[in-house]
Amino acid sequence: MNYEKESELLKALGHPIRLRIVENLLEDECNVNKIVNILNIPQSTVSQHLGVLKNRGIIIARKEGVRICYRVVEKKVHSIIKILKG
Amino acid sequence: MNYEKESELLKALGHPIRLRIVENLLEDECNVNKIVNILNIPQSTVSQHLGVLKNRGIIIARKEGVRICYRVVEKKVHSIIKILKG
DNA sequence: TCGCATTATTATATTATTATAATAATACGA
DNA sequence: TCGTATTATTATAATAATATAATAATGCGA
Repeated sequence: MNYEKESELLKALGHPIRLRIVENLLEDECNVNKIVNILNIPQSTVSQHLGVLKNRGIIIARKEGVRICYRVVEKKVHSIIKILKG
Repeated sequence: MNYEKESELLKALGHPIRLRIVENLLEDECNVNKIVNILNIPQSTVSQHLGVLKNRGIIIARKEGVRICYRVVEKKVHSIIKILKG
């Protein structure tokens, strides 16, 4: 196991807001504003957390006009969330 | 899902040293000094990381004379490590 | 009881994370 | 082109995590 790499993955997921974001994106890829409304937290906060997830390669962005659509691409994430749900 | 609780679990595992400690403990429960020797890092550093894992309920301690033996008790950990190994 | 081996705790400095307000950048419609 | 909606970035302050040296606590054997 690459301990540095894998621990970075867990660390990126290891925040309640990011966990909620990822769970939502797994169900349905969606844009930033939708996430802002669902979680009801400041837009810049959501944007920064999305940045963390993107930097770790957990999600990728796709432009859709004025919106930006995010999607989970890290394969391991789905399994990890499933385990957390028990 | 309890986002606070589950993200704490991931955060506790989200460190290269703690990932190595946990992986070792899953194979074979063992005492602090053994871990110190395997990882080759200062004893106090290992002890502090063990403290983090213990506080999150990931491992528990058992006294064996002068030694203290640690063991993984959090059920989800084994599955998570398995996923990380791919 | 003394010394040693084992482990935990404390103190401290450094670095990283976090939240959020303010601002900037972008693309679209009127 | 102007205004608006959407998103990212920057700045900043507060908090948390980290490494490690120094010290303390504990239990065992001689």
